[in-house]
Amino acid sequence: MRSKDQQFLQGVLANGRLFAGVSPGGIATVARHAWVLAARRGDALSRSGERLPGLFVVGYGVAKLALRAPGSQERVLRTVSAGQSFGAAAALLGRVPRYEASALVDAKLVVVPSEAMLVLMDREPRFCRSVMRLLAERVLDLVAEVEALSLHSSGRRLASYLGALAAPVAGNGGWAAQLPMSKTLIAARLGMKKETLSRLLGKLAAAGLIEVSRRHVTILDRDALAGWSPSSGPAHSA
Amino acid sequence: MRSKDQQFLQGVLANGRLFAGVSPGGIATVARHAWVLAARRGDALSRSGERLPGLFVVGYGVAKLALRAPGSQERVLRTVSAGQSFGAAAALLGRVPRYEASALVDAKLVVVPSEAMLVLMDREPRFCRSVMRLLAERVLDLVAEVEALSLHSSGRRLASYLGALAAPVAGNGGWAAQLPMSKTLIAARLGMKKETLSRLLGKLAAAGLIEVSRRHVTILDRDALAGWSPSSGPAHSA
DNA sequence: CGGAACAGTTGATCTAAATCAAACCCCGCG
DNA sequence: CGCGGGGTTTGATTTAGATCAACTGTTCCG
Repeated sequence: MRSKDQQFLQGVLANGRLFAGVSPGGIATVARHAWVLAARRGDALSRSGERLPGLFVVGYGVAKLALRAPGSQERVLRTVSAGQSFGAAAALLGRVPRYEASALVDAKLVVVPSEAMLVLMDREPRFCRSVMRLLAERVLDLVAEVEALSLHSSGRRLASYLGALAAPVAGNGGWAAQLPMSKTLIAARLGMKKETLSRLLGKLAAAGLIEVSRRHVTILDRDALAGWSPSSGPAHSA
Repeated sequence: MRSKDQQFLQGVLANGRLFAGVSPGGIATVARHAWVLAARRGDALSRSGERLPGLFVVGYGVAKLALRAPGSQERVLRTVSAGQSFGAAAALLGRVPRYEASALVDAKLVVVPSEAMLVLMDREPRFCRSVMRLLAERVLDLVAEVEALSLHSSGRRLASYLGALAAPVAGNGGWAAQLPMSKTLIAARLGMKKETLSRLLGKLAAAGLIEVSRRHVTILDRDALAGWSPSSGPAHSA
């Protein structure tokens, strides 16, 4: 069992781009100090209110990072899927994170203790750069998040979320997006209530920009979607 | 002149905690590649829409980082004062920042080109750690910002802002806060309109929690302020 | 001294989004 | 087949905060 874990663990680390460029020896050393965490749908990934033991790298499955307010409303910060990681900032500083992490579906993650990270950072400059790049990217994303929250309406946030999700459809040259989770969660991710999300999707559909069927969204007018604002009625063109 | 700049430059770098622990030689090398930027009240610190030349360290004065929406409303991300820095994330990744930086008052800053940063990071692990810590702290701050924006009301944001600003008054054991900028800007910093800020300060005063006189705020009931919510009327106690 | 230009307050109104409340719809399961 | 529960929609209502607008300082400068 132990050795099977070791194998999984090394595989996960070797794959994600965080450890790309790190020497095999370095990875092996880190792997020796890391451990595997298996979680079932809904499980908490860390005791809330406690410091993180280290960096979490998702092997498979999806983790959800959410801010929770007293009451029940939650704000989903982001979801983390295979190959991605979370907790770097809080773990490296030894702080208690403000979010709670839980498994959105059955998942298996690798936990790399902060100590091992720091040692590797001292030893391999390339790894240090990777960590730096990871954190810097998070900063940029979060700034964009603050911007969206304070400067854009719910409608614009939804429109750009859909735009980011959109992928070209093979063949017909159209675009479509597959919602990666329940609409309730997407609403929480976008900082709005599910009722609001539902109504906005309705408006978007009524305006002829999208078509929604379950979790599949067909994007009929990608450009109009990008510049959409809820009030602007039929909006024949610009 | 050149040598005077060099002196200022080395002084600024040696002071801020970013370069704390870096060898004198390392600092000198970086200083040789860095330059001084003098700005007058209101000047832009970087051409908007362009990549940052490097990390900005404030020598004296205050810089303002603000997100701007088409129209005129701006959202102040944060202000940066002597010894602090900004632009690390965007500069290290070579991306165009989403905010505009400008001088809030006459200021002098040091610009450290990203290239020099990267070289020093490879050479001195302690510096690498510092940069990592800086970015990680920004991540945590920004997460807190997102939390405040999506989970707290304007009133609570203001209350905690005042709480954070509060300093004990010498002698009488009370608390007070000095507003660091115009109320209009504070409103933009807190993600609300100046009218709203004005009304909230009024409410806080009416509730007997604070007294406001120009930019000086006397905090009468620190605990009540911490747990304050706008609607809760007179709120005799908990 | 006078008066722009900025900064803050105050009041009346408007509106995006939350809240409350009731269906509804799909899907698995006994 | 019915029924139960999560997820979703829809409608009526409320509300926090924005917007519009007028008025009152303040500051600073010719």
